[in-house]
Amino acid sequence: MSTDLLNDESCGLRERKKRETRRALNLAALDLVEERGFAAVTTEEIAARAGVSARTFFNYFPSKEAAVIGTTAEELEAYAAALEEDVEGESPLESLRRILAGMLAPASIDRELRARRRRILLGEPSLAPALVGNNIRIENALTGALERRLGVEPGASLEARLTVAVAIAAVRACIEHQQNGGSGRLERNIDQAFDRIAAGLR
Amino acid sequence: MSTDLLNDESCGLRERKKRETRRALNLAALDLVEERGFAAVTTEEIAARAGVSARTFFNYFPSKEAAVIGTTAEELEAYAAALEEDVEGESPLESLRRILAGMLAPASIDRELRARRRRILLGEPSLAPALVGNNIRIENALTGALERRLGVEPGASLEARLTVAVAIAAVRACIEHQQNGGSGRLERNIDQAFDRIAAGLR
DNA sequence: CGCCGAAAATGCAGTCACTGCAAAATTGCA
DNA sequence: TGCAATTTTGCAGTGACTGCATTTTCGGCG
Repeated sequence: MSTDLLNDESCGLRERKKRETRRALNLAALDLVEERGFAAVTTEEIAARAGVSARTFFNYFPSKEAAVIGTTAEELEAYAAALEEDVEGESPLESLRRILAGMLAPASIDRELRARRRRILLGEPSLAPALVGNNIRIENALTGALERRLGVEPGASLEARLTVAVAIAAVRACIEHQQNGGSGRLERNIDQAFDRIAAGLR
Repeated sequence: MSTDLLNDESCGLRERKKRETRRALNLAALDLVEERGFAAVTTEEIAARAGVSARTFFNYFPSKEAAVIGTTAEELEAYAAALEEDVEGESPLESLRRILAGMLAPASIDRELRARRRRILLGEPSLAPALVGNNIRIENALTGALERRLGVEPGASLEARLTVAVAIAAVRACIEHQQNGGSGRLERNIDQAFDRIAAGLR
């Protein structure tokens, strides 16, 4: 084994190709949904555009919705790791604000992809149930991370799960507010929402 | 149509029968899911047990999940009305605590049915996405009601939606905590959760 | 390089959720 | 009782999703 440093993480060509296929399927799904809308796209078409067979599609994603949403386990782990890290002078809620806002904001590298994703996903009301369903995965990952950060046993106290759930709900509420033509810019509203939560709701 | 009494409830035989059918389908779905589990039940079986054709099933519910969950528009309206009512010395969050806890607690009349529902729905992890999807409906109904209570234009301020979303998230977190074998009784945890939210999270 | 075991891709057949459409049954009302 | 509206139902079709057997591809090893 003289080859280790070739790639970032996945040395094997096999792993890299799987990642590429997964990404290709996700991008194909986004393309097609953008063109025709979620309902008018079939999994066969997504597979075809990604260059794989119809059957292979379901080796990568358990449903059409999942392919469009495309959240990977790696992303979840990354966010969890970010939350687990105890930043100086930052409360759990503040960390969550930073991390969740970062999930929405088009970031350095994937700038245009993130913005595209956000636009397409939020523009499809029929995807809303699947999106909140996907939030369960995020919530579980972040809850585990926060429990580790707080040094409590998994499921021992309500605190970690409550904080994460409320934070995610706050972001969701802001997005919903936005979609209903609500006032204010998204980032600003998220800041306000977290401020209110920190101050205590009535 | 000069209907005045008809649009109420339980007036026309037609309306009453529709309600019975809806209820029969919901109960049949609960029965079968309890017996065999959600995945092993078909919509045809539900329809058969309820005494209607397979096609008619989809005149009442848009999906198998919806039939099992069975939340009716009337229930939503009732909860919304309860929230809209301004109770002396009760903040919006306190009203939400009372109403949402009431949704879970086996109440006077439907005592055993409510408990059954809760047991079956929460015992089926595969229904979790559908359940949180259903929460969107509840959130929208309650948000509208709270906006009316506060006297603001729909969607004008973030406050109403944020409060409702956070309250629902709190209850969900407690349920999730419960299912993961967390400590404490559900009612008590919900009380604690709302207390924390009122005091401000960190 | 060529072979082998493992993993992944594919093809095929089947089940079932869900839909549109048109005919048939049922109900409310004059 | 008869008419019009509403509801039920049957039928045929689409497409998501699954299990299984087969084939292809990949990675390692002599």
